Amino acid sequence: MAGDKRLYKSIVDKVLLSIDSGEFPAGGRLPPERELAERYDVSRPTIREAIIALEALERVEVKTGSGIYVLESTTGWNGIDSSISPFELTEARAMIEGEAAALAATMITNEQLAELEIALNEMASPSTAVYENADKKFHQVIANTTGNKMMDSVINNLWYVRDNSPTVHRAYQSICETDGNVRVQEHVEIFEALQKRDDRAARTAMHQHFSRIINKLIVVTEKEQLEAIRRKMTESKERFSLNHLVTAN
Amino acid sequence: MAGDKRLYKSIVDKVLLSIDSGEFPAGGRLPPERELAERYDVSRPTIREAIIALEALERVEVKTGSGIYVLESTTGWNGIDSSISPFELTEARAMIEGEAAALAATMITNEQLAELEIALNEMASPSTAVYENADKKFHQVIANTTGNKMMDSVINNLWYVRDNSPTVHRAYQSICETDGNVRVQEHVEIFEALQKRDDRAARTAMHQHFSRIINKLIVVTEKEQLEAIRRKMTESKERFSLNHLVTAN
DNA sequence: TCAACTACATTGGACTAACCAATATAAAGA
DNA sequence: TCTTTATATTGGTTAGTCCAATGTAGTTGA
Repeated sequence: MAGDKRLYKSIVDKVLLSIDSGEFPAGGRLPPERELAERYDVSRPTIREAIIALEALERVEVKTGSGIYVLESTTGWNGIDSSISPFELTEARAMIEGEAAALAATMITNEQLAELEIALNEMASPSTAVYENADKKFHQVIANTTGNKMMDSVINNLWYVRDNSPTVHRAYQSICETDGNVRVQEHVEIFEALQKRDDRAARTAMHQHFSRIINKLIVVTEKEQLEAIRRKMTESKERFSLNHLVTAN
Repeated sequence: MAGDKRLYKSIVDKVLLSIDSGEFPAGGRLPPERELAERYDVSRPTIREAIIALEALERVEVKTGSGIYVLESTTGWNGIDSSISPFELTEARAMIEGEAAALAATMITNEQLAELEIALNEMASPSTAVYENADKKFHQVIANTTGNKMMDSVINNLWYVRDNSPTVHRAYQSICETDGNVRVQEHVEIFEALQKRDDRAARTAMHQHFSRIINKLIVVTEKEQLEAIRRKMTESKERFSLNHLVTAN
C-alpha cells in the first residue's frame, strides 16, 4: 500500500502522516529538501519528486529560495471536507437522489428496470459485502437513468464521501449491521414506483428510504454518546474516587 | 503562464498539449524519459518530475520497465467531465438548488436575508462582472443557509463546472449578454419566497429561474447551429463554385 | 514444428556530486 | 536608525552512473 515499488510515494505518505500528526503544522515550513533527504534516507531527487506530488495534491506550496510551506486545508487527506456529518450527507442524498429518482421515473427503460431487479436480488444476500455493492449499484443505476451526466457525477461524489470520509463511513458501518430486510423492502418500493413511471411516488419512496437511515443514525449516535458519557463517568470515578485513600487506611 | 519559474511545470504543459493534440494518443505510450529529455532539452530528473505531476493529475500511468502510458480521460484538464452539456448542468442546478432553496426557506435568518438583499442590489449593476459576482453570491448564500455542508459543497461544485467547463462557460456567457432585468426579477421572487419562509414557493421560484435559463439556452443553441450551417454553406459555395473558371474565361 | 528458455536491449528507478538562482539573514556602512 | 551589502540557506537544474523490471528476439530442446 505504502510502496507501489515507487520510493517517492512512500515518502509522500510519510510526510503526509507527519503533517496530519501536527509535526509539520499547517502554515509552517517543511524541513529543507536536503534535511528531508537525510531524514528519510533517500536522495534529494527522490524528495523533490515527493514534494512535487504533494504540490499536485495541493498540500504544500514551494517557494523558491525560501522553503516548502504546508498549506492549511479544510479538506482532509482525500479531498473531503471531513467536518461533514453523516446527517448532512444523508440529508443531501435524500434531496438529491430524491429528485434523481423522480426524473429517472420519467425516463427509465425496461433494460434499466431489469438492472435494478438484478441489484435487488443481490441485496438479499447475507454477505454484507455483496449487499453493500448491490445497494450502491441500485442507486447508481438510478443516477445513470436520469440521463444527466452532471447529476450522475454529483451522486457519485456523494457515494465517494460516504465511502471515504472517516466519520461518515464509520457511522454508516454501524447502522448497516443492525438492520434486517427493511432496507430491501424500501428499495423494492422505489423500484415499483419507477416501474410505474410514477415520479412523485419514486421521490417519496426515496425520501422514506433516507428518512429511515436518518432515524437509525439518530439512534446509533444517541447510543454512542451515552456510551461515551458512561465511559467518561467511570473514568472520573476511578480518577476521583478516594479508594486509594480508603483502602490505604 | 507556462513558466512559473519551474521547469517541470512548463514540461507538463507541453506534454499535455501534445496529448490533447493527439500526438500522444490515449492508451498509447509516451516516448521514453531519455528521449523526452532530449526533445524538450532538459535533464531526465526534470522529465521525471513532470511525469510525476502528470501522474498525480491522473493523465498518465507509469509502468516500470515498460513505459509511460497515456490514460484515456473522460475528464478534461481541470478534472471536469467536459462532455457535460449546459443543459445537463442547468437541469441539475434546478433540481439541486431547488431543494436547497426549499430547505433554506425553513432555516433562513434575518441576517442571511439581509445578505441576499445586498446581492440583489448589486445585481442591478450594469457591469456584467459585478452582476455575475452578485448572482453567484446570491446562490451561495442560499446554499450556505441550508446549514448542510455537503449540500453547500455540491452546489459549489456545480458553480465550479459552470465557470470552468469550456462548453458550459461559453454557453452561459452568450446568454448572459442577451437578457435584461428579467433575471433580477426572478431572483427577487426567490428572495420573497425565502422571506416568507415559504419552502414550496422558494422551490418553485428557483425552478422557474432555471427554466428560463434552459429556454434561453435552447434559443441560443438553435441560433448557433443555424449559424454553423450557414457558415458551412458559404464555405462550400466558395469551395465548389466555379468562379475561378468562369472569371478565367 | 512449436514451446520454453536464455541473453540482450530497452525503459523506468534511484543515487551522487555538483553548480546556479532566488531568498533570507546578518553584518557593515551612511 | 535605516539602508546597503555580503553571506549563508534553500530550492532549481544538470550530468553521469548504476540498478531492476520488462519486453523481445534468438536459441535450444522436445
